Amino acid sequence: MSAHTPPRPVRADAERNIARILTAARTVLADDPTASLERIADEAGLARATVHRRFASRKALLEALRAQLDEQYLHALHKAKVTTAPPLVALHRVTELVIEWKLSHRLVMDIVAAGTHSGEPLLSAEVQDCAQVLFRRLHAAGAIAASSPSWCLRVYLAILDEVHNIPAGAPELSADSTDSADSAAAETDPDADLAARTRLQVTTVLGALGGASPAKGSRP
Amino acid sequence: MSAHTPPRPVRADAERNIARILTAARTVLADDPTASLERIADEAGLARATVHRRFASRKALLEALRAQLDEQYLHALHKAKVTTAPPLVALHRVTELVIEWKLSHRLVMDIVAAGTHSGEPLLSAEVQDCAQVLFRRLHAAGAIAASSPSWCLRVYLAILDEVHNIPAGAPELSADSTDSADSAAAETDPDADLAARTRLQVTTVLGALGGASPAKGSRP
DNA sequence: CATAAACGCAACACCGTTGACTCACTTTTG
DNA sequence: CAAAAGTGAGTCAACGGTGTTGCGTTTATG
Repeated sequence: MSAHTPPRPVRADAERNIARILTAARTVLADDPTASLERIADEAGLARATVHRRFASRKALLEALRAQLDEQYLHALHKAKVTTAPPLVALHRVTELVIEWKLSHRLVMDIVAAGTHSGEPLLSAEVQDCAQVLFRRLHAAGAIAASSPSWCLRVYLAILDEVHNIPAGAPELSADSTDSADSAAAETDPDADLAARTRLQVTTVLGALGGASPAKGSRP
Repeated sequence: MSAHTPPRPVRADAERNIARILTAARTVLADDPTASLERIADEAGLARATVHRRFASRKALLEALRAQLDEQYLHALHKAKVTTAPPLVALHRVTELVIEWKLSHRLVMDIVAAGTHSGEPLLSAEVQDCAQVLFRRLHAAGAIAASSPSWCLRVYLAILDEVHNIPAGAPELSADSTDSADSAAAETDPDADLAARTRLQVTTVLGALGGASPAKGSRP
C-alpha cells in the first residue's frame, strides 16, 4: 500500500498504539457494543484524545476494525491455498486459522453494520471471491450439495459464530475421539480445543450444506 | 396474568396502541437497532410521550418485545405437539410456524441482549425445556446425531436467521423440485415461499446436527 | 350523555457521547 | 544530543436521546 518511506512515515510507537486501540476496541465492544470511546481508550491504557488522534471519529474506528478483519480473512484464505489444495483440506485449514483468532466476527459485523447503517457488504469483494472459489470446488468435489456460494458462506459464518461461542470444555467439543480419557485434558489444552472446534465447524458446515459424509469416523 | 378486573382495566384503544408500538418497534429496529424512541413512535403514528406512557423506559419496551417473542415461541411449540407427535413432524411444524412470523429473532435477541447487558437467557425456561424435549426426541429417533439440546437449539436459531434473510426467489429456495417450471411461480407465491424456507431450514438443521439422511424419507 | 381515561403537543432538565482544542511532558529518531 | 513527533490530562461546546410534566383535546366506556 504505502509506496516509499519518506524520512518519517509513522513512528513506531504510534503504530503500536493503533494496534492497541483496535485490540481494546474488540475487547470492550465484545462486552458492550455501545461502549464509549473512553472505555476503549481506558482498556487500551491510553487517553481518549489519543484515540481521537488516530481515528477521526467513532465511525472511522469501526471501519478500521472491519478492514482489519477483512484483511485477516483474506490472509487466511490465501494461506490455506483455496485455489490449489484439495478443497476439504483448504476448508479445514481456513477454519483452523479463523477460529484461532478467537474473536467474534458476527460481533464486529453487527457493530459495523449498525454504524454504517445498510452500507456495502461487510466483506470485501476479494474475500467473497476467494470464498466462492472454495465453495465451488467443494461442490465440484461432491463434498457439499449446496451450489450457491453466497448461501454457503452465510451458513459457514453463522455456524462459525456458534462454534466460537461454545464455552471451553463443553460436551460438543469432545466429539468422537477414539481415546476416551483425554477429554479432561482437552478441556484445558488450547491446541486440543482449537482442533475440536475446527472439527465441529467443518463437520457441521458440511452436514448443513448437504455433505455426503460426516465421514471422519463412526458416531456414538 | 392480572388478577382481578376493576371497573376499567385497560381501555381498548390503549391496548391497541401497545400492539402498534411493539410492531413499529420491530419494524424500525430491524432497520436500525439504535433507532430512537421517537422514530418508533413516528412509525406507530403516535406521539413519543405515548410510548413513554405505555413503557416506562426503553429497556421496558425491549423487555416487552422479548416477552412477546418468547410467548410466540411457546405457542408454536405447543401447537406443534413436540411431546407427542413424531419428532420430525413436530420439527417441521414448529419451523413452519416460526418462519411464518417473518421477523428476525436474532435481531430482537441482539438488541435485548445489548440492553440488558449479559442478563439472563433471552428465552424463557419453558421454551428451552420444550425445545430440549424436541431435540432429545429427534436424537432418540436417530434423526440427529448431536446429543446436546443447547447446541442443537443454537444451531437451529443460527440457521433460522440465515434462512430468514434469504431474499425471496433466491436459488436456494427452489431446491430440488422435480418440476422445472414452477420456480417462477414460487418466487411470488407466499405459500410456496414459506414451504421452501421451511424445507431448507429443516434439511439444513438436520444435516448440521449430523442427520443420517439429507433426503428426508419420501423425497425424490 | 357524562365521566374518566387516553392522547397530542410542547416544553423542560438531565445525561452521556462526541469531537475539537490546549499545554506540559515523554519518547523516538536522525 | 536535539528536534520532531507523540502522548496525557484537562477543558469546552454541541448534539441527540431520555424521561418527565402540564394542558387542552379527543375518544371510549358505563
